[in-house]
Parts: sequence; structure tokens; C-alpha cells
Amino acid sequence: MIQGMALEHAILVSLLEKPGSGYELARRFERSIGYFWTATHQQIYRVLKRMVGDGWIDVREVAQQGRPDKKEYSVAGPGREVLARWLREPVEPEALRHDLAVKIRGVAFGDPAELIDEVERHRRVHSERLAHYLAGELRDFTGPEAPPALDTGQELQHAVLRGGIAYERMTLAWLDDVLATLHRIGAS
Amino acid sequence: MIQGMALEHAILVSLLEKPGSGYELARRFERSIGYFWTATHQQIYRVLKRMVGDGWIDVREVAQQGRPDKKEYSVAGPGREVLARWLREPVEPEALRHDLAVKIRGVAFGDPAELIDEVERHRRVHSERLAHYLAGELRDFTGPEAPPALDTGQELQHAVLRGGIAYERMTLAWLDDVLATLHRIGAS
DNA sequence: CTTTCCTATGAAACGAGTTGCATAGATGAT
DNA sequence: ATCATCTATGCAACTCGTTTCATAGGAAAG
Repeated sequence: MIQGMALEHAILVSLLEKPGSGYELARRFERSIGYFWTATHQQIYRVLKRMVGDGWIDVREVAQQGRPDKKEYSVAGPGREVLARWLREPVEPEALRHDLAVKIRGVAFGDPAELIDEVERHRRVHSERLAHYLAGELRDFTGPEAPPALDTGQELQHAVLRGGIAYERMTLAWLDDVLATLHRIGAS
Repeated sequence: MIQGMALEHAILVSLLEKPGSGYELARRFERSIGYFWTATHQQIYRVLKRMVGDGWIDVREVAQQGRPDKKEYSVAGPGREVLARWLREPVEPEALRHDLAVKIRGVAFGDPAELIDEVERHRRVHSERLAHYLAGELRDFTGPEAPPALDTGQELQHAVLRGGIAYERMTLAWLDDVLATLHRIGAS
């Protein structure tokens, strides 16, 4: 097989960058890592349990003050090996999954005007994502608060973030193109 | 719920554009529709069966010469209604799923040089997809063989295709950016 | 003290997608 | 005849992801 189980690998990368609890991982998946991979806490807890069972990661109970105890996970030797092996294997180039594209084609059998609100809603979401990414870039990589010299991990994180920024800009331009097309059709 | 079951809707759109068999649908999902939604024949046959059971589509046996008989599916009244209702509902803005992005971040714990081949492989795949999309655009929309005036459905299909083209161009530029970053790191 | 919110964890059921296997009609090549 | 290939359909098992529900500690506000 050429791929599969990327969530495990994303968790391994995240725990190597910094050990943490399932709750903290879920938070990280809402931010940086989640730009390219989403996961709910239910999924994360389930996978963490399996990874501990397989010896990929270690757990340790951590008492906290002012909040409930947590379980902190960190990568064990076998986990490092699994990740290293996966990094050497090819992965399938990603495929797009656009509900909106299906809708756009389908609206030929409905009312084009009705789709305009929906496209504009998507435009707002992508606009917010872009602003969020740009703020993160300024904070972590290009702003005055950012470290003057980046290490390897930071360089790569920045490259990934630039991908997210390019994706959102491209998507915004395309949605504008779609809106112009819908208006042209509606006006005719 | 805000989404779910987009395959059914993609099939309804495709069958409205032109009735066809499960086999033909699988072929279409390798081309135009599949640019934004993939599906295997197993999945398609399973869903078609359910949709017939729910009265969304009709079947009719068609004898062919030179090849096995086929079942031709076409959209029934209830199917049209289901699609019309879905078109009026909001769908969740898509989320990215990039194994490669996970790998890029992970390679900070491995060998950056090893990732270069993989990124170049992805670059070739996206380059081929772009060429394929551009050929389709020329054939169906902008070339001398294309219809001089486009109807609503064709205008929208073209807008969706332009999205695919923009996505591939953006991805190629990003992969070049990643390669440059990997070389810079490897050289230091 | 009750409610609300945030932290923190997890089970169970369901739905969607993937992979492997199997069958069969028809054409064309060796 | 046999093999390879393309058309055409489908089942079964499995994995992955989503949704719903449930529990519980602690903080802050009323």
C-alpha cells in the first residue's frame, strides 16, 4: 500500500515537536497542524490509546493545579522508527474534495441566484482563514517578535504555512471568478 | 447537519447532465467530476443501488452489441427534489488533507535530502494534472473545436475547471518553494 | 449553592471510503 | 484453445472519520 494512517504520523510529529496531552493535541489540530489535517478529540484519544498499546508512545500522569490531571504523551523509540519509515515511503498526492464544486455544476439544474449567498459565505470563511494564517506568519516568522534566525524545523513549518497562505489566496481569487460567472449568467 | 453524502449529489448532477451506467459514472469520476470528487466503482454501484431503492433514480436494462449489457440510470422526480433541497442548504467549506505537509514538518526529525525525491514526484503528478486540465479546457471551452457560445451548464463547468487549473498552478509554485527551502537547508 | 464555562477524558454507534475478491460477456492477438 | 484486455457488475471485510452521549475536576459569576 502507498499510504494510510496519516493521523498517527501527524500525532508523532506533533509530539516530537513537543510532548502533550490528548486535549492539547486536539488544540494543536485546531491550529497549525490542523491547517492541513483535522482531527476531533474523540479520534485523537482513540488513536493515542492504540499507539500506547503498540509501544509507539509513552504516557505519564501529570497532576495540575487549578485544573484536572492530564496524561502527557511522548514519542518512544518504536514511534520514532515508525515515523522514520513512513517518511521514506511515498504518499499518494492529495485529491480535492469540494462540495462547492459539485454544487456549482449542479446549479445548472436549479437557480444560479441562490448559489451566490453560499459562495459569498465560503469567501468570507476563506478570507478569515487567510487573515489567521497571515497573523501567524507575522507572529512566528516574519514579524519583529519572530526569532531572527530560523532553525530547520521552523523553516519547514514556515514553508508549510506559505502553502496554506497560497491556497487561501488562490481560493479567494477563484471564488471571485465564480461569483463573476454567476452574475454574468444571472444577468443574461 | 450541515453536510454529508456528497457522493449521492455528485451522481445526481452527473446523471442529470447525462444518464448512464455505473461503469460510465466511474469513468466520469476519473475525469471531469473526479477533479473535485473521487469515487471507486464499488462505491458507485453500492450508492446507485441504494438510490434506486429510495426512488431517487430509475434503472433500465440496455442491451449492447459488442459488449456486455448495461444498466442505465436516470434521475427520477424525488432525486431532483433531493438535489434541489441540497443546493439550498449550506455546505461546510472544505478542509485540506495533505500527507505531504505532515511529512515536510516531520522531516525536521529525519533527513531533509530524502524528501526531495518525494516532493519532485508530487511535482510531476501535479504537472501532469495541469496539462490534462489545460487540454480539456482547450477541447471543451477555449479551442477551435469548442462551441462558440456556451450555455449555463457549460459556463459553470468551465468555472469549476478554472478552479482546478488555478489549484494545480498554485500547488506547483508551492512545491517549487518547498524544494528551494529543502535545498537551502541541505546546503547549510 | 446553582449555573456556566473551560479543562480533560472516553465509549458507542454510525456513516463513508478503501481494499480485496469474484464473476461474466466480448474482442483481439498468439 | 488460451491469454490479455476492456466492458460491466457486485459482495464482504476492514479502516477511518463523524456524531452522539457521558463523566468529572475546577474556576468564576450570580
